[in-house]
Amino acid sequence: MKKAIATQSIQNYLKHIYELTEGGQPASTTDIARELNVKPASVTGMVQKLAAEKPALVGYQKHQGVTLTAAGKKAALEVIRHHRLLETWLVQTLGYSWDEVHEEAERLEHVISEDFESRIAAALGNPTRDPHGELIPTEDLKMPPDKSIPLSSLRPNQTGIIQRVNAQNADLLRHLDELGLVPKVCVEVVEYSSFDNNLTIKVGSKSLVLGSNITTKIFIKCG
Amino acid sequence: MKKAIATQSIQNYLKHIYELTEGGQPASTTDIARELNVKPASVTGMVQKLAAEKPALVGYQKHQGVTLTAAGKKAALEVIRHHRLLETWLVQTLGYSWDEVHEEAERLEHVISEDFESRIAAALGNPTRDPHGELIPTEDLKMPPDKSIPLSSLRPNQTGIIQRVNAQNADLLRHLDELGLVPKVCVEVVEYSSFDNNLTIKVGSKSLVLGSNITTKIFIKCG
DNA sequence: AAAATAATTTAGGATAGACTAAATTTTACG
DNA sequence: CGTAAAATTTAGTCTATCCTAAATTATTTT
Ligand SMILES: [Mn+2]
Ligand SMILES: [Mn+2]
Ligand SMILES: [Mn+2]
Ligand SMILES: [Mn+2]
Repeated sequence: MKKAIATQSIQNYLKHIYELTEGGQPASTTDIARELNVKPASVTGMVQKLAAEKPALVGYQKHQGVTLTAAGKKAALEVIRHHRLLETWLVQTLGYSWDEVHEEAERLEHVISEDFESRIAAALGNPTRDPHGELIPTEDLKMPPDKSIPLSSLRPNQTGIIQRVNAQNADLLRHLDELGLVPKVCVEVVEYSSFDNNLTIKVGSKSLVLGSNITTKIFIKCG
Repeated sequence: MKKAIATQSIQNYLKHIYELTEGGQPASTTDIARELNVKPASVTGMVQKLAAEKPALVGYQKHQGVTLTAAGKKAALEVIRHHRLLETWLVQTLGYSWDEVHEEAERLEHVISEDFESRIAAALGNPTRDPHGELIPTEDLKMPPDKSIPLSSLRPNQTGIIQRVNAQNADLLRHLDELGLVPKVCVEVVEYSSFDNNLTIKVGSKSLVLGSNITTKIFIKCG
């Protein structure tokens, strides 16, 4: 058992690099900077430090972007597991709504113990998804596979159910909640406009027109 | 409403200064240093900074020790309220034992929101004491009065019930738990030794001999 | 009241993390 | 392919917090 001394700042870097590299491509300095609300220059400095750690937490070549090493990925999944378990638990035991949990979990994720983590996981029945439908990394820090695809990629007549909503913005989340666009809900695409990428969908008895700012954040499991 | 930018370090200073000054006397630089596991020189620097804040968080005169201002006391009670509510809640909802909660609460106390605070307070039914029997500051940040006195100040034939145990050391707390020395338990002093300040007490059917390291940490409400 | 002891302060560094401005490298495209 | 734009890196600062060693001030004892 290794005891890593990842600071909160490092944990945040790793978490965001994980998310930026999920698609396979390395993360650019600029992208990381935007995610973390710091300047690109700061990212370069930190990334060079992470690459110099033993074991290295990121792979880094000048101008080639950043990837996670196995050690970095594990550390990232640890933080993500904390975050998503915390969100789930805030909703289920303290009555938070899905738009209120992100901020709180963002601070708590860095300070809870492994003991706390396993106690809430057990108390919740080892959930596999958080309140937004996002997958919770397993106890042994593997991310389960997810086959959902963005709503924006569906075309008229395609149907599916909402698997997850990849958003943290509270206003957006409240808006989606009001529209009934939450996990497990069935949707059917009835119209697509190639000009603005708007989709018209049917949810229950309602018909909604959604822009791509929304449709790229809703992920669908097709039946 | 003022938004203070108290860092975790500052919050810890204020919390410990609060505890050191509860008796009315100012806290010495050395005492604060011992409590916080930093060097006296570091305390001087921080204390001068806290005294220079607007509004000042501490009163400070060279060689005269440190006191809390109204603003500093409020900030300290805020942290203490967080700590004790968290401990209570860890015990009651996650099955922690009283010797396991301190460390966890120590980290969480600095990062929970006011919203989180009031949610757990409500969920617990606005408790007035934590698992160690310590008073929880009220929502408006007043510390309720407590009339308990240390067990060490009792003499043979005096009786009372344990009100609170002022200790964080996990080993000691486990030991006390095994001896049945927990809040609400009745005790009777049967013997006092002026040589070593040992007290012999009766708890239920058992007789125990306790040194002053223990008896000064157990506080009794006399009947 | 002086000397011994204890408490306190100052000065000078260290580390972590972020910033700005300037320099450099890569990529994009006319 | 050569320049303009974009991305990246470097260099030099800054703030917060802690440290050690040395100097100073207060308190306690004789
Ligand atoms: Mn964990
Ligand atoms: Mn989530
Ligand atoms: Mn509070
Ligand atoms: Mn307590």
